[in-house]
Amino acid sequence: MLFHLNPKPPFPLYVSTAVKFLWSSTTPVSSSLVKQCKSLTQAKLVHQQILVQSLTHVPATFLIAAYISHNVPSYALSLLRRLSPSPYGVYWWNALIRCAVSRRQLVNSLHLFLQMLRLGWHPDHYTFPFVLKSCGELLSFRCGSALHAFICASGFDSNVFVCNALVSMYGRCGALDYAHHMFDEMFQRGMCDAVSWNSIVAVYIQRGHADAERGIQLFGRMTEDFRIRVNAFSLVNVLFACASLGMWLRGKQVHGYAMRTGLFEDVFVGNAIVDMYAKCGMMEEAKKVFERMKVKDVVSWNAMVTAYSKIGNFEDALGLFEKMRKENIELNVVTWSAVIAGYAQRGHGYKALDVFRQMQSCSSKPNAVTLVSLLSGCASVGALLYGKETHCYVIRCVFGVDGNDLEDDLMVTNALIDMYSKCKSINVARAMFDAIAPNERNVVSWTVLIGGYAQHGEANGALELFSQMFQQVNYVRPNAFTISCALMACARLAALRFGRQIHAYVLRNRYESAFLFVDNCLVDMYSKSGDIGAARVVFDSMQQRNAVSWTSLMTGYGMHGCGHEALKVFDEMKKAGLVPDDVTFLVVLYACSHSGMVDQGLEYFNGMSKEFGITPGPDHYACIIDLLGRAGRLDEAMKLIEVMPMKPSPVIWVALLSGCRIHANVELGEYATSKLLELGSGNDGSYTLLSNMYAKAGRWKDVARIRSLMKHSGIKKKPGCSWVQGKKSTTTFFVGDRTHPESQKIYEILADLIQRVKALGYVPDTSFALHDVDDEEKGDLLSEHSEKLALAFGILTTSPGAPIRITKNIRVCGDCHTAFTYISMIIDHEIILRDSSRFHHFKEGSCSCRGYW
DNA sequence: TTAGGGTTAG
Repeated sequence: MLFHLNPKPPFPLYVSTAVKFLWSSTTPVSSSLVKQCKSLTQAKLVHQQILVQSLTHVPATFLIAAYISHNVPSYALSLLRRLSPSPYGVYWWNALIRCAVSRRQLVNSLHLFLQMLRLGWHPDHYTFPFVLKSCGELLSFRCGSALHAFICASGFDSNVFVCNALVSMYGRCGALDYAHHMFDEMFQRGMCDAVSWNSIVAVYIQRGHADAERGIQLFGRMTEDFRIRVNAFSLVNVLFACASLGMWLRGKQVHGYAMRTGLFEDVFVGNAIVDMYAKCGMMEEAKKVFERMKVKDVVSWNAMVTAYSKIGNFEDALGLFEKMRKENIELNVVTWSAVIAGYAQRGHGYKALDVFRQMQSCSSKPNAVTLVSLLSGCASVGALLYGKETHCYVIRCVFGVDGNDLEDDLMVTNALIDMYSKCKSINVARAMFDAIAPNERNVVSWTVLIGGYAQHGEANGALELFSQMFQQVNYVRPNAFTISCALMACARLAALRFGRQIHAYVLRNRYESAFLFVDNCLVDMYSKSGDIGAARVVFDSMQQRNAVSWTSLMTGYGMHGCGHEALKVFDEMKKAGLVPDDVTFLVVLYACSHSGMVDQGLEYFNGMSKEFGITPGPDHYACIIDLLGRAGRLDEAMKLIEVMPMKPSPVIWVALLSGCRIHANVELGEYATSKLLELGSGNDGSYTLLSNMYAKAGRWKDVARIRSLMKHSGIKKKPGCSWVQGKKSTTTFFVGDRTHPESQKIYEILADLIQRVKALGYVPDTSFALHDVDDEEKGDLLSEHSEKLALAFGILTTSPGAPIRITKNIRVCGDCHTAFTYISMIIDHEIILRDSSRFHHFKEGSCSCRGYW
């Protein structure tokens, strides 16, 4: 009476489907009948009969087998729990545990093991390797070593299968010493077989870097000193290590060994050799091996396709892809994903989408990798609509499916967050981030959102989130990507203090593996936060530099008006053997423009295509127009616009208008404005420039006309705001701001300063007060501009002699610039002001910009 | 046991 405890079947009766499998309730259920179960339904029907007829052992185990093969282990378990312990039945417990491990239900597999013990079953030498595998995968040294003790107590420590599994478990948990000790013990007891050697070699190899090299050495001892017969597994293992370490010479030796021993014929070995050469960048060798392989499978083809795609040889990757299609070679999800990723990584998001559609029409089922690649394609071209479509697909087909890998789910979610933030839907991205359980967010979830905020003008949000990262109960350590994103946000805000803290964190926590990226971001952060000296120190201490490092430093010098320094860096860069690219030249031209080095700028502009083969783009032209405009060479600027090979974009006309403002060239300025309006790019910035230009020319009626035009067409001037760095925090001021608790003091200091500099010859330039378009905004008096308030607050709170650091979101007002120059004569601080265009260092009555701003 | 994926800088 095995089933009397469970009089009810665990599921409803299947009457309609019983037609083919019907027998009368009097027919005894035999083993052969159970074996005939072809479907889950049939198995359930038999189960019902068993319940009715109270059966014995034999058919029950067949049913268990049927349930396991039909992927419903819970039914199998309910049967198994009711069997009495027997050596024969252990097989089914093992099958259930193995099933859980293969479905990556690792904790569940441990529970099964415990249940088995509790019910009085005795595990055998097949049980332990499965359970040990779970401990290893769970990285649970505690469970693994407890199990080790149990194994010793039950005498299984002399079984080679179990001991090999112990070696792997310890290795997987990172306990290298334990793994090696275990292996040594086996070695001394003469227990080692080829699998033991493979296991210990694999332990070293999987740890990577120097340990992997030791693994390769061990492999050498295994083959040469101990003459252990190597199998395909060993070779694949060691080839993987050679590939990831770039040890192609050793890989070549293994290749030779495989040829001599005939193991090359094994398709796994052949694939691993192809992969090894491909990863070591030896595509010709890889191709030769690939062509020589008698038996190729889809993995062989994919190894080549993905290798070509990865090194950017997309032509050959696509060529092979087409060949696969022509020769009717199975295209699996990896093939499709590789092609989709190839397009996505080259910014061809739409082509990636096209391949995705082809994949669907071939009834190939995409997996997490495919979707992640596809989403990165959508992100790269800002295709929000397609991104949303992919999101729908994800909801329909991926999430909530039983047995789905949670890690994969998270990766897809992260890719979705990234897609939404790159497509400027930062709020959706945020909502998705918030919807992930806090203990499930990984470093990428945090990084993509921080990066999203940093890149879309919400740098404060980025830094807030970065700070939150450290306050979580489930602390996730930021990686080099996260650090770079946070530094980017600091650079945007000129948040020097925060940036310095991050720098200190980087030094304390040794981010060696990604030095270059982080260092470049540090150089950028320091130069954009006004500490060009610190930027130089970081730059000088760098172990390696690339074009970005040099350009970041040059940008810094350019922004600070140190044009000669910038050009010196440019020369050093060339001497160091780095080839300038289009961005480098943009920075050179910018530096010349902001230091009034017109002729040098023109020389570089004219030489860039001749000497370096870089065709000037719209941005280079805009820079040169800006340079000529600042210098008052407006006719030349106009002539250049007329002959430039592309249609002038709005930035070109803004650059020209800006020059017209400085030199009060009303006629040309009006022309530039009309062009801007034609292009539909008339915005608050260009109207303000126009109004300032009229003011400079003394044409007050036109100023009033523009103000009225702006008012009636609903164009509002972007509100100016300035923030000043304090010892502990940053304080922000808007025009006429009186919200600060020390507001009264701030205004008093300001009034006093103005009074004193007036005595030195400062005359307020009222033309700048006319920026204001809203008559209601009475507060926009010259003396209440945000930068002036920030300065007064800085004087109030900064220790004597220390510089005052102010940042403004738009260009500094001309009157403020004059006032600051005078104020710097009477205060004991250097004023470092960053506006949207450049840095101004005010000291002892002069500004570093020398009028070029 | 072999092939594929996500987040960063000028």
